[in-house]
Amino acid sequence: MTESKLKGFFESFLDKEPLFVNKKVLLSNYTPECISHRDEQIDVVGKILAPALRLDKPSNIFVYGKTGTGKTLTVKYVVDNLKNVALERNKPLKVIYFNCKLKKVADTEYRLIAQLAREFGKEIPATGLPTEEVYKTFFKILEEEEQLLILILDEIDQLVKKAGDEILYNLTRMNSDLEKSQISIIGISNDLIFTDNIDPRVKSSLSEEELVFPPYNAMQLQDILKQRSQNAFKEGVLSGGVIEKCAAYAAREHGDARRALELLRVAGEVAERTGSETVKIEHIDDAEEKIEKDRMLDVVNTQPKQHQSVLYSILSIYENKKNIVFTGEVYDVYKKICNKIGLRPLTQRRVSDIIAELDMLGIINARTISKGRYGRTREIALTMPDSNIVNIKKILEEGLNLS
DNA sequence: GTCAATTCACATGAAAGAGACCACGGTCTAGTG
DNA sequence: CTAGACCGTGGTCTCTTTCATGTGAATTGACGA
Repeated sequence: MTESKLKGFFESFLDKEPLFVNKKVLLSNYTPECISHRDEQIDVVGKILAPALRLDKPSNIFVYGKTGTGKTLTVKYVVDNLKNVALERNKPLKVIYFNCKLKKVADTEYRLIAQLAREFGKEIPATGLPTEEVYKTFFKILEEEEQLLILILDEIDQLVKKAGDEILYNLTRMNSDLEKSQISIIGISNDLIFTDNIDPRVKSSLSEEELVFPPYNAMQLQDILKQRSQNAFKEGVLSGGVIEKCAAYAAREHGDARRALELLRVAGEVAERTGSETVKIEHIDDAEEKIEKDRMLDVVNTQPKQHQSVLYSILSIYENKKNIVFTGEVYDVYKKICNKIGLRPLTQRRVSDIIAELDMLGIINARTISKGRYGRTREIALTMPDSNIVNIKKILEEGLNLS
């Protein structure tokens, strides 16, 4: 693009009326002032937590529900209100929210407790201390003054998967040792069968109250989208059927409101970029494709070298074969690639795990099958369109210095 | 033809090691009075 | 004498390796009809 052309582009960009009024409303971390279709859940959570205002320990709550069903939103909403009242009445109520999925924050026992202590203003080194020591520090802080702590552990299943259920046991057990303070835990999980695998003692104490968030249906999603889009878009920008289609798409994927909102937002961005005056239905299809592609590229880019090499091997084989790929083949090619780029090859055991991890990330589609007499292996298929494969391969080649 | 045993090519688990990062306490060293 | 540099020990955490065990159906081969 030449300079004058670029200038013209910027100018016409400015002249053009933006479609958005406030894009933030459509972001997933935005908290609306009223939450639709979750009255019942808000009510229940509120009732359970209310004793906190009298400094009685509320029951621990366990909240289940698929992604994008408003679990986090609802809990945060209730707790925020609770906190405000507590503040007005001068009650020593402390709320801490952790997302256990975020790396380096709360995904191990040590880090969780250390982070907790930090929330109270105590400096804890990232590593180097025995976990026991950090527990003691935390304990001491709590005993300094009378208070009630509500600990919200989002994506608690991730925490337990990585660090075991001992943390939860320790935390719930702490209550009996604490004299001045009490801890109440709200666990949020989108894995419905998660509690089946944890220690029954932990389970019973953690899920004193259980709450299930059903997925939104298409009508409810429409409501939510309508409500948010009123604040996000200019009036009359959305052409008919757009909201319905977004809702339908998201409803198909187990009623994920987050996804519906993202879809709407990206569709708006696409429309804006193409210079359209309104957001049309076609833009949603483009948006869906774009979201998927961006996510994929982002994930691929942030993978470590070893993972990238394995993925590259898979893609290479797939390109030649245009068919299902097996673990053994991948490992052979992978070893060659490692040689080529001077990477120490990992054992097959590890590569097997890496393939499983790539599958978890949704980049590839792997399932274990038995070929009878010819052994048992993972059958790897690719779900992305061919154009994406080429793209990703290119990125990998750059990342791995393959020419 | 039927049925159980065999066999393959990995999958899956558990445990332990390597190496990076870090805190803490003790010892050494250089600068100061 | 003392502050700061430097070391050794012991801790966490992530990524791997090693060793061991599991697995599911095609194949094989014995058996009976």
